[in-house]
Amino acid sequence: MYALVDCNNFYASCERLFQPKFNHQPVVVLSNNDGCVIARSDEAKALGIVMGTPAYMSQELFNKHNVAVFSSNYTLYGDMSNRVMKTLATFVPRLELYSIDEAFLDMSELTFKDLFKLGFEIRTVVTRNTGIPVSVGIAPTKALAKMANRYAKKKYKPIGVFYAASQTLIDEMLEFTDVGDIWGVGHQYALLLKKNGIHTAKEFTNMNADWIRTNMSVTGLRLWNELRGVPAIEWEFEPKPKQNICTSRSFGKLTNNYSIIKEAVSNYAASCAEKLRKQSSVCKRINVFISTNPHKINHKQYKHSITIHCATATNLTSEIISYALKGLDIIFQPNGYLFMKVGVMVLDIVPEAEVQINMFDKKDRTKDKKALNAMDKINRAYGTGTVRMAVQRFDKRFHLRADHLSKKYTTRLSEVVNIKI
DNA sequence: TCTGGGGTCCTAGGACCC
DNA sequence: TCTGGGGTCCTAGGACCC
Repeated sequence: MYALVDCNNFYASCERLFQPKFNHQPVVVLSNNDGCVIARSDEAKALGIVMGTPAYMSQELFNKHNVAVFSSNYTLYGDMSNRVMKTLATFVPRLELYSIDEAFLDMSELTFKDLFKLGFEIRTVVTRNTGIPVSVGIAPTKALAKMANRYAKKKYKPIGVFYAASQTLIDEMLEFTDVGDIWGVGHQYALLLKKNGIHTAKEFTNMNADWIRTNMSVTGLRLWNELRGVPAIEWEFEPKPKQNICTSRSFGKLTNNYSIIKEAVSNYAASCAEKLRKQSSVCKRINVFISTNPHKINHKQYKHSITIHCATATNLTSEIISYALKGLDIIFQPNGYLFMKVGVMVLDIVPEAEVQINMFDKKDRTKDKKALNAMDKINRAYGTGTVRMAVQRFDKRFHLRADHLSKKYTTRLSEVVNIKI
C-alpha cells in the first residue's frame, strides 16, 4: 500500500501561516518576476483565478475581491517543507520525497493497522506540528494513491483522507475521475483520449493494452497497469543524482544589452557551479541558451543553444563561467532582437571522485577548491551572492521583480515573528 | 550501370511532472 | 509595462565518422 500526502495549496498556506489575518481572504502566490499565478487558496480558486495565468490579466479580479498577493518566497517554502517531511517520516519506515509539497509513504508493512485511521492521524499531527493542512490518499499503487489524494480533496474535503480499500471503492474513484486529471495524462493525451471516446479513468483502464502502447508509449502503458492495481512505478527512496542542473531566469524587462546578458550568464553559471559542488559532482559539458519572447508575435524571434565540452570535468566557478561566456559569445546576436531569457545548463554530471584529468591539463586546482569551499560556506551563511566573482558584478541590472515578498520568518533571525505574552 | 550501414553527437522540440 | 523555473524522458533529422 502507498499513501500520497500532499499539502493543500502549499505556498498559499505557508504565507497564511505567518499572517493569519488572511485566513478568510483569497490568497495567491506569483512566480518569479511576479509573472504568473502559481498557487491559490480555496477562496482564490472559487473566484475563478486560474493556475498559470499572467498576474496582469487577473489584476482586476485581485482588486475587486481584495486578494492578498505574494511574490514567491522559496526560502520560506523550503523550510516549511522540511518540517512537514520530518513529521511524515515519524509515521512510516520509509518515504519518498516526491516534490516540495508531496511525499509517498510506504505503508506495505503497516497493513495490520487501520490505514484509514492512520491517514487521519497523519493529517491531524502534521497540521498540529506545522500548521500546514494536508490531504492523504491511500491505495495499492502510486498512481492510484495520487488519484485517491485528489478524490479526498474533491469528494471528502472535511475529512481529507481517502483509502481505496476495495475494488468497489477504486472503481467508484476511477469512474469519478476525468482522464485529464490522471497523473501522467497532460493536455495533449487528454485530447487524444477524448477524441477516442475515453472520458473517465475507468474507461481508460478498460482500453486495450496495445492501443495504449501504440498511442501513449511505454509511459502510458505503465500508467494503465498502475490504475488496474499493478504497481509499475518504482520506489525512489534515495533521490537519484541529477543528470542535468540548470539555472535560468527571464529578464525583468527585454534587453539586447550584451554586457547585461553576460552578467546574467555569469551569475547563472556560478549558480550551476555551486549546485554541482553541493552534491560533490563535476560536469563534462556546459550548455548556454538564449531566447526572445515568443509571446511577442510582432517581434523578430531568435532562440539558440550551444554545448561546450570541458577540457577536464569541473565544478570550479571561474571555469564554468568562462565556458558559458564562450558559448554565449558564439550564439549571441547583437542586432535586431530583444532577449527575454538566458540560461546555463551543466550536463554529463559525474561524481567528483571519478574525475579523469586531461593529460595536457597541468592546472593545479587545489587552491581554487579551497577558496570556493570558503566562498560556499560564507554564501550559505549570509545569503547567495555575498561573495562572488568579479564578472558577476554587484548591481544586478537584470534583477527580478518581487514586489510582494514576505519575510524569511523561519530562517532569518531578524525576521522571526515576535510574540507578546 | 551500380550510390551502405552503423554509430555518435548536436540541436530542437514535444510530452509530462511539480 | 506585465506570460516561471527546474526537472525527466523520448524522438527526429542533420552532420560527421569509419
